[in-house]
Amino acid sequence: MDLSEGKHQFIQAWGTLGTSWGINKAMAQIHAVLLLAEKPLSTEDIMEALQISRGNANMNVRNLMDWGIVNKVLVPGERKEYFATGKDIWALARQVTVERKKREIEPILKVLGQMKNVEGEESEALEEFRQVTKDIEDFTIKVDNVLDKFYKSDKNWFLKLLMKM
Amino acid sequence: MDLSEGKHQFIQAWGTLGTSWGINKAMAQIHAVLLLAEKPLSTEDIMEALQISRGNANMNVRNLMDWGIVNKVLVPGERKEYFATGKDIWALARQVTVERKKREIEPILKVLGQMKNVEGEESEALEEFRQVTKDIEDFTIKVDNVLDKFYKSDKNWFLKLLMKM
DNA sequence: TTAAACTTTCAGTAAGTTTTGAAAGTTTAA
DNA sequence: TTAAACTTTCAAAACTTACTGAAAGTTTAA
Repeated sequence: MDLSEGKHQFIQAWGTLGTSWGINKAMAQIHAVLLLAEKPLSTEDIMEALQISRGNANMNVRNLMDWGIVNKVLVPGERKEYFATGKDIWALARQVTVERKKREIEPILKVLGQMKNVEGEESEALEEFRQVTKDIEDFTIKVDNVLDKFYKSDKNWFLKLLMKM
Repeated sequence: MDLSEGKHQFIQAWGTLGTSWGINKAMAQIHAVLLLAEKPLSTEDIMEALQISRGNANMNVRNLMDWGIVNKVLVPGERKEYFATGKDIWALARQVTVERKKREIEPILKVLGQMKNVEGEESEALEEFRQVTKDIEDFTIKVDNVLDKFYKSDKNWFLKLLMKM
């Protein structure tokens, strides 16, 4: 397989994988294109590379910027906007962690918090309900803490932790 | 809020949350119903509790069984099949980990493995491609290892690890 | 100013996913 | 056996999410 075919395959695959990560295909593919690009790309470059519409390209680039994964790059003397993504995978992972925490963890905690308002005659059924919801909450808080630590950590900390494990 | 309203809200919420976890709504809701039930439920019980069709109930119960989260329970003297889920959240988390690893991590490693077949004249571009794909692979393998450890671990191990962090 | 170059929005359409329910299949017990 | 009780399958319908492309908006520089 030659380089351009490899890149092509990687971009396709990254798009598919993205969907199982809760990231839409175009968003993941744009990220892949930028990751493999040798210089910042314009919206048009992206449209062409992936054969997608202007609206789609624009919206997903913006999403990637909201996630803090892609940056605008201004090329001196050029009017057009260019985009690039960092090639540091650790930084990427940390940013993705924040977003997934926001989407997957925080809403659980919110719902479980509300379950504390359940009241009524004390009974075994009520007791069990409280136990189950509390167990889930305790666990979720722990996961939340781990992800927070990961986010705040640097690569070395993580590697050291792995050693300890 | 009284108990039955609390349960109802929890079941609804668990369904919605499920979708942001890559689990479909009915599957997550069935899990919630079983989690809060005081005894094993039949397909009909589930259909009624969630107002869903037989096909939907059947398919998603089967999915939950494939994930190892729900078990068939045979009630002596009864022809019908009943289903139950464990109330141990740690066990649940570990089983979910296996499935998510299968869906989210393993396919990445497979794609990255294929990227090793990229060949051609040595150039800076090729070098960079190799670097990026290798970085992602290294990181992914580390995450994979952590998840494996978690899966194989018990609750205490995890709690101790949290202390160290 | 103004008009050219560029970016963003959004209503309509397309694609993908989930759900339904009736039909087919299976098991059990009489 | 066979028929009743139950489970599974699957094509079509409903729902959800993503994408398009033209129109509206914004910025820049002459």
